[in-house]
Amino acid sequence: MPENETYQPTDFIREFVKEDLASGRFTYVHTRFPPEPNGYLHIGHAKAISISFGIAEDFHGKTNLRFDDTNPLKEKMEYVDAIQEDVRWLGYDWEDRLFFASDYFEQLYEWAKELIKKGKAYVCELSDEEIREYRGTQEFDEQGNRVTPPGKNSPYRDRPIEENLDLFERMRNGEFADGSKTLRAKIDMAHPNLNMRDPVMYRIMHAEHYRTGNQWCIYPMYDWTHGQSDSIEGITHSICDVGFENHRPLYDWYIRELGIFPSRQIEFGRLHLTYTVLSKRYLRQLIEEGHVSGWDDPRLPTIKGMRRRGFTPEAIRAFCKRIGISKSDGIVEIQQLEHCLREHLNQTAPRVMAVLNPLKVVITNYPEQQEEELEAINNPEDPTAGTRKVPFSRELYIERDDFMEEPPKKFFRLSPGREVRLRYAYFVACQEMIKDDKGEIVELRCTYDPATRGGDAPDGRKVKATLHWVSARHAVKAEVRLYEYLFTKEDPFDLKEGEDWKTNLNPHSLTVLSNCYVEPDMAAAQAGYRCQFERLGYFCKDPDSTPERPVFNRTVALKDTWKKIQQKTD
RNA sequence: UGGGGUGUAGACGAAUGGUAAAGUCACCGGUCUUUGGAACCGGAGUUUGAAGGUUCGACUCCUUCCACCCCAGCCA
Repeated sequence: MPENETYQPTDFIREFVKEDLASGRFTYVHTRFPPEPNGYLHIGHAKAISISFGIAEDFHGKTNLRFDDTNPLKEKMEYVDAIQEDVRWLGYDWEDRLFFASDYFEQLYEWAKELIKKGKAYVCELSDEEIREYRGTQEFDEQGNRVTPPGKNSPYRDRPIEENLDLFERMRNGEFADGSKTLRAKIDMAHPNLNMRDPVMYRIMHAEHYRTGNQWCIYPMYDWTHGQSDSIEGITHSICDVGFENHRPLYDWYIRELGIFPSRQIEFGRLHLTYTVLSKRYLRQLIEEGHVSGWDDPRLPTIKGMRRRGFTPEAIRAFCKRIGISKSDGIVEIQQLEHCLREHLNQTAPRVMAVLNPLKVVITNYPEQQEEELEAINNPEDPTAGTRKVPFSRELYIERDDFMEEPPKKFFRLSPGREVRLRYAYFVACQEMIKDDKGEIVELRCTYDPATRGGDAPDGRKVKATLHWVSARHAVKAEVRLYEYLFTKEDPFDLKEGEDWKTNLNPHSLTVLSNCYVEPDMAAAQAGYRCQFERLGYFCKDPDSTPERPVFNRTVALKDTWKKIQQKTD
């Protein structure tokens, strides 16, 4: 990858891979990213993607994209497309290796028959409730605590092989109703790992699959699909989150019984981030209940949302790399993510001046009709970004926060009688404040020093502050959307008795400012354009923009030590 | 309860029996600055979940305990 992610991360998965190569267990490295197309990707997936693609890359191997689409009730082509777009946007390439578990249905069916013939699988007619009962997982002691006695065998467990074969074929042929029968692996009903107590391999579902249509009415379960799919593709290291750790014995069991290529499953701890939720279930709930506008709401940790917010793929990748990989289930502070974002945007985002809460300034000694263009640096971090011309005139807007009638000790900005610099323009001094009936300041009268054009005083005098500004006559009116954390608590599930997690939703997570002014060029910028509004933060043009009314999302604010000082003195 | 996991500063996370236990974020202080940004310099903080044991030497090996997380779908 071309960006400046220079240090080589080392982690236990890479150690395993190294060992496997050294021992000869594998002679190459091939990973996969296996999303189910039933929702959109979020930053947790980005971590998984970064691990699987990253490891393959480190070991000169390949990574497949495979859709794990074994549940026709939940999956859609729309998600397949969106997921591909997101993975690509993140900067990863699976080349021509796009696969679908649903393409393996026939092979899986054949393998199931093999298992039946080996006496390792049987058609069961227990209902779902009965299966649970027989598994022994529904028992409680006198105190109501869960206990887990050994399960007992299904009465259908010892059906003759021929009968199983016949029944299984008829299951496929659609002779039986949904839920009336299953195919189960014959393992051990007393196994301490519940996944090994005769897991269901196939269930009957007369449902249309988004890819196979009505070709099938039996669908394989995840466990009976995943390992074999890995094996078919020659995947060496099947990297997933710890949620699947207790499925590994079953993963291995199926592969061993079938005698097929032995992919190795390795698990890592899933990502948690402060001030947000990171699971499809909760994200969906926020959307369905209207707490956010959709999967691409810029407040969401979805890839779509983050993209709209103005995140760069580089920042997300740098973050994934920096947080490392382990199996502990910690929670990463969101500041870590913000840092990676600022770091990249600082290098790459062109600077622009924009005033979010305008306060009018009239330069009384500047001629009424005069205007001029001043040269501004596009990005002080990147000389190749060049310069631009910014229009200046008698009437300007500055940020309301940059003026205080009675400034506290550490406030360096404008106040009555004080001189400050207007960035790339002139020194100005405040002479007078105009207030309305309510005592609100509506305008400032200032004078400028023509000798300070460009921002330096020939006499060497200094000012303590530099303000951003915009020419009232030239500026373009814009809408700006400010975002704060979605939740008021680091852990949204930090709740009092009986409280719903959504009570921790931050009512101020979105603030819309509709009276903002930006440099004239911003009207023409494309949606998705990222820049820094000087002294404010990084912003990204939203697709809601029209030529008449550009809309900007605040991606992330600049670090603000003044705010910190204020908070401390409060 | 059974099974599977995890515990190293506020957060993430290195250290593979051998120097005062990396690094990043956050925090604190300073330098510099035409962004109170960036950059740069410096600082504080853990004694490695607890208790025992093995060893010249333990985050690392052993024992016991404690805490937390996950699973107990015909979801993935």
